[in-house]
Amino acid sequence: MNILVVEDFKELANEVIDYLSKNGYVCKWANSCSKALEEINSNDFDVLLLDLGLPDGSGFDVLKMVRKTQSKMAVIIITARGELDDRINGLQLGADDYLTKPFALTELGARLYAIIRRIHGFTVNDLNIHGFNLQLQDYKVSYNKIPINLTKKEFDIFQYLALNKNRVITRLQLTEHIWGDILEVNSDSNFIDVHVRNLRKKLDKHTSLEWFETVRNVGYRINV
Amino acid sequence: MNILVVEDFKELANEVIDYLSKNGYVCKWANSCSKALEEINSNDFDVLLLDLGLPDGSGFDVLKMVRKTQSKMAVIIITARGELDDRINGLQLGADDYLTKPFALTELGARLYAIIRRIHGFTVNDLNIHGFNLQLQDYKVSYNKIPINLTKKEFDIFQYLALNKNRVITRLQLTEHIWGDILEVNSDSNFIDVHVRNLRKKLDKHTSLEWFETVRNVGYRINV
DNA sequence: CTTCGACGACGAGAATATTCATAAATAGAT
DNA sequence: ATCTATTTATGAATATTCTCGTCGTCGAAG
Repeated sequence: MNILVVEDFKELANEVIDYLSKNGYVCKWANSCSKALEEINSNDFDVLLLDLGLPDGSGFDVLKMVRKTQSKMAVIIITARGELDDRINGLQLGADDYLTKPFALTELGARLYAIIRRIHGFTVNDLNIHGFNLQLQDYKVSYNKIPINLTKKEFDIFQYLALNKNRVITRLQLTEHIWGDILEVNSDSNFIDVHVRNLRKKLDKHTSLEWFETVRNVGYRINV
Repeated sequence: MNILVVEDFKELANEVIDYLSKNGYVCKWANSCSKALEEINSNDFDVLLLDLGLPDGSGFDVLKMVRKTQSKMAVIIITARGELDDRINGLQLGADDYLTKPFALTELGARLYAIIRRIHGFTVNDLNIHGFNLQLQDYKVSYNKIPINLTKKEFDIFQYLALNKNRVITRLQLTEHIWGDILEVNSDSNFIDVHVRNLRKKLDKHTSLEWFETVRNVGYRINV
């Protein structure tokens, strides 16, 4: 699930992106209208998180543009209290929801979940890639209905690489995302490699894995 | 390290408390001036996180009262942008720092860390309880200089109970705090009990553990 | 084309975490 | 005081995670 976060206040953006990433969303950041439009034109996002007060104009301009072209993208408007006046009340401009600052991250999470479910139907929690089916909610994987027994770490790695398909994911990114607090983990260790190895060994039984690349000096990538 | 969070906006308070708890702070919440003063009079806090716009008055009244009596308590003021006018600029009223909403939780964490270090000197990362010394930063425990080999989970449990000494901590609290996402964990399991048991077995070798109570139907508590 | 060094793959084993079955302890009811 | 139901403690088995040593492979330099 890809999300574009349009917000000029960097700390807030970081906080939001960090939270969403940890919940399995793949995020990009834009800090202005122009950057946002640029991103939207070059990538496919499922959700747009849109702050209204941007340095080079109102987020509404972005929203209008989006609604002209990409109708399936969900838009959540973020606004300071009071900034949302009557004129635009009722979400007539085509936003799916809105949040007033300051908001709790869990609140954002709940809105997102609801919207995604509304748009994509009830089962968004499945991830299908190269014949494998990942049920994100209960950590189950199968290939052609044949269940595969992955450990939690193996599942986490598979899920994260799959969510970020076609992008190289570094070992550091995996560590930060899956293990969280980076300080607890010994960095000059090959535990990621070992988990990847074990994951591959299990997947390999079912099909060829040439799409599961090792990118030397960088990390791992799942191509689709 | 005990913190009182004075903030009437419940979602924000929850978010902050959740974050701080996960970083080893022990938090209480007050949503009004009167509740805050009540808490301050009955408990000892190291830091006061104080929102200014409260339903029954300004947080400044709380601050003034605090400065009359409890001079060693650190105070961080939380305020909406613009709410902090010139009259009170420069922290003349005795606050140690302030943050404007919206703020990033990591920013709050950094300020807290700095303030606590300023007040308590450089080494706040040791916890001493009943003869045991916990070095929080590198997961080491010792009793009379004799090192004790605890696993990470055992250390986490010991630390959390010690930080919350004299309070009963439920299994759910331990699960949420140490394992994080509660959904991943099978709740009808006794894994907490097992970790507690193993922890006790290791501590027990060095001294009597009558202060490490099991509170039937509730959880565990370390008395001091 | 060969050599060298760095990086990743791999196997095996140690350490840790979790599950499970059963025993002991506790509190309430009889 | 005894019984009973529920909660916690315990030992042991199982599963998972992480560490370590070694080997293979890739790519750059000669």
